[in-house]
Amino acid sequence: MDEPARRERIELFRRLCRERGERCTVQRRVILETVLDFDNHPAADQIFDAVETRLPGIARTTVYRALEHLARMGVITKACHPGRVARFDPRLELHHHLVCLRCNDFIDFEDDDLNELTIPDTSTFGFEVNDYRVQLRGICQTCREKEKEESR
Amino acid sequence: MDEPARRERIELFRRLCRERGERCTVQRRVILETVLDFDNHPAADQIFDAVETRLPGIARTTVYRALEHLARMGVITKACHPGRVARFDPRLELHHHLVCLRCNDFIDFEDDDLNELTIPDTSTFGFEVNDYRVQLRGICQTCREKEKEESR
DNA sequence: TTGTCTGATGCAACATATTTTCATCTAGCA
DNA sequence: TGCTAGATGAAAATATGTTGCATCAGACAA
Repeated sequence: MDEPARRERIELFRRLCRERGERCTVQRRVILETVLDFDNHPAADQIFDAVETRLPGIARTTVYRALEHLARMGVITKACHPGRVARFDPRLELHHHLVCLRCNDFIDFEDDDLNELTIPDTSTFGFEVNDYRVQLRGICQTCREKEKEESR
Repeated sequence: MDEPARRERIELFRRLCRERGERCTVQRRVILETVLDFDNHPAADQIFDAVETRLPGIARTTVYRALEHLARMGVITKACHPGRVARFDPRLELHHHLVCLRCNDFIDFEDDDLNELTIPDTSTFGFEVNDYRVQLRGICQTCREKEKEESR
């Protein structure tokens, strides 16, 4: 993420904290900064490793709790994917994902048409929808090559 | 799932097994049948509980392995969601999800417009896309009510 | 600047979900 | 019917996330 966007996000975090009476701790700020440095969708564990170099001695628990908290505030998001570990996304703006159903990995995908969808009425479910993601599901190159290899 | 669809799916499983030289074991068949009886997105553990009443003594491991196997064959699918346990979906046909970012639960959502999307070109990523899901992300009724409660 | 108070952190133990290893069994084929 | 590769069952191991509790530190008031 480029520097202006980074700084803006951190400012958003500070502002939301003030507005909602939440605490802007060193740990939360560094954890947020660390997530913003990833350009993919890091798992909590990867984030912990990266945070630890900046804040030696930080507890794993704190990272888990802070990530939930940041997602709940809306300064990062939780990603939806077929894997088994929580993964977080520094990107808030509308974008989509190519999801591999073999290795459960996923990558960002941009498409103007997909950004133009109108969010349908979901009121019958009592659901309040904020945004959406299109997940293009399939098999990634690596997994396809691996399967070709194996079938030989 | 209604009876004809059920039977058809089980037949699909048998056919794919024959074609690909995979084994059609009692366990796999019963596990598939059990998944087809859910109308939501059961976790492996729920599926295990339900399978156990039909095949007492079946190992948990077997259920986990069979579910992966069935998903890989394409007779069920893995669902994409923000939670931390694998969830499976008996439905193969195009449909979408309302995802709650608080409780990580999600429900099916049908919409004709969303079914009409054209899958964009993903060849630059070497990705082979089979289908897609639109995830409408937000907060469900239960979580909204819970938050109102708490803020009082 | 200091004091106070509430919520955050760190630590250790716990909980849950899933995977691995390996001996035994069985579906599918000859 | 017997063979064989691959599937199953059992137990242990691992990976990931959560909880309880004592201590600490932001935020705000004085």
